[in-house]
Amino acid sequence: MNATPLPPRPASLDDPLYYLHNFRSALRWIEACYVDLFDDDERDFLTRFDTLPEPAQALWVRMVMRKGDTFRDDRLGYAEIGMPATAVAPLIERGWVQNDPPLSVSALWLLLTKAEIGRHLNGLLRDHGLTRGARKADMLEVLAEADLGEYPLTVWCPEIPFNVVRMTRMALCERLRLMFFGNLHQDWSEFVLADLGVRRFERVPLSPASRAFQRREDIHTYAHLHACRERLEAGESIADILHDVPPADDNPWLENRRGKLLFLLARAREREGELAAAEALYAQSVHPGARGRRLRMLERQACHAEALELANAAAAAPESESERQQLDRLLPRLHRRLALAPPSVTEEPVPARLEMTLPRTASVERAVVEHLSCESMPVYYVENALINALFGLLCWEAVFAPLAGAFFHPFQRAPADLLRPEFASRRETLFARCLARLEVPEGEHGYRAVIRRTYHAKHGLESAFVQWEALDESLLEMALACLPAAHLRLWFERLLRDVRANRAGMPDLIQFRPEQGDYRMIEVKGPGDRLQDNQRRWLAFCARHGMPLDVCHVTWAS
DNA sequence: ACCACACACGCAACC
DNA sequence: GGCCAAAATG
DNA sequence: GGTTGCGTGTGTCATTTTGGC
Ligand SMILES: [Mn+2]
Ligand SMILES: [Mn+2]
Repeated sequence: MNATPLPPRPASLDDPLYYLHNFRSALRWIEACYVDLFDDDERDFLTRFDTLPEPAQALWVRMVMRKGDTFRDDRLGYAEIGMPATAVAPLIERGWVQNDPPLSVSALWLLLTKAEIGRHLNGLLRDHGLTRGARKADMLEVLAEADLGEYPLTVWCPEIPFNVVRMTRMALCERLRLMFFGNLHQDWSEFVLADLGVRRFERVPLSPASRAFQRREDIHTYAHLHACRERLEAGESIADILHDVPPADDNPWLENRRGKLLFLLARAREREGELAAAEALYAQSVHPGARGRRLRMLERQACHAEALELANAAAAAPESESERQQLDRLLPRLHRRLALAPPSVTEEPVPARLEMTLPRTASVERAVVEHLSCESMPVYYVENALINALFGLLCWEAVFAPLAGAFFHPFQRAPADLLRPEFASRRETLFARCLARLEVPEGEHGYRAVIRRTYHAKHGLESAFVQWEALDESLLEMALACLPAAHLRLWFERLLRDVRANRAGMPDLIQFRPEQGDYRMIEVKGPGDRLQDNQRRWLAFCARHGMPLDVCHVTWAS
């Protein structure tokens, strides 16, 4: 057993084989993390990849990073690799690449240009009543109907002057990517992007023990759920997909992902008008909002008594404030339908209202900034960016603390459990220590100094809480001068109570009065716009704690 | 941080 | 040849 | 007139190359 490798870092772009070095360092890291979970196929691939000639390795990585699994060799010309036919030979010998694979018409249509189709498949077109003038996509539509089967390119068009190859280890490669990133939306281009400085990441200490998956079956469950989602997106029938949805999982992370899939399937049924089927699916989903949708399904099916029973149960233990708001609207409707006395509903505060008429511009928010901003009372268009960033800066170490399972690759802008309910509790003492600095206004351990220091030390590093483009130094200084520490504490504690729900909904604008040392927030509403649920929650919160917030209604000057 | 949120906008239904 | 979207590139 | 639900459009490195129309 070799020593544990260093966590992967992007290779220098000076080397034309930089992508191969990146891939190999990722493979070494995957191996260090997952030896005990590999199956034979993965073990075999990992050990034998290194024994391939370098051009074969490089070509493999080039193909992995390109779209699809099937390529024509005249489009695989890379200066640093040399002759594709030579480079691919060892891969074919191992069976990792198939030479001249059978191609469906649709695969064929992806590989050939329209001109080549006209030149080499004229007979096929004629047999199906098509002419060369037809659009490429229309031709394919007609031919796909005909169910022509799969043949190698050498059978479809023997005269064509190039060769086609197909990777046969795509599923394995996807699995390796999944193990490395813990998700399937990031890919190996992250390395280049990081190296180019397009994205820069905090360097959290990583150890092989902190890996994305702890159990073999979890990797498969993840991949399987993902495949179901792709089938849904591809338009496959819901019933067919449902047949393959796995049962409830004891891993809460995966059960959430399963809940999201069921939620999406339910919504698809809903849009098909199958409300009863949708309701049954929503009932199985643990996704936030599933119960709310289920209630709507019951209401729309006029099952008012049943809906009321479930709504009362929900009101007794709402999953979130957002559900509470939904119930406040639903319950009166149900009571009316059932001829019951109107239910008691939580009272919402009436926000301070501002009206103005402005010359028409592209952005209402910007128009209001122009109108209100002046030297002594500057206005900034910040939405969620300011308060989230102040939180992210004050609590940087807590957010990027290397807890078990939180960080496992070098391209994360947040810990893996950011949106899980236990995010704050797992870091309770860390966050308490960060927030305690709010009690210290001045000095090098005070919150202002810490935020300024972090701003400079971490500037440009990706964080889920900090959008650097939205936070220049003048805005930061205004905020530190005019926002009371007590308000910051209340905002940050609220954010920590439910990151997913509370990181959005903050007002468009903030105006500072440095001479008075105070501020106000302004939510702008153009003609036809209205407050969203999360904005109303923010508004209620501010009203409760005496934080100044106006809603500014704009009409256009004609 | 799971092609997604996080915004504004616009239509239709309802009282 | 111009316009556009998708794919490839570092 | 107001309210409410629900579907929609916009955006993600920047630049070059490719292919369809
Ligand atoms: Mn806004
Ligand atoms: Mn607004």
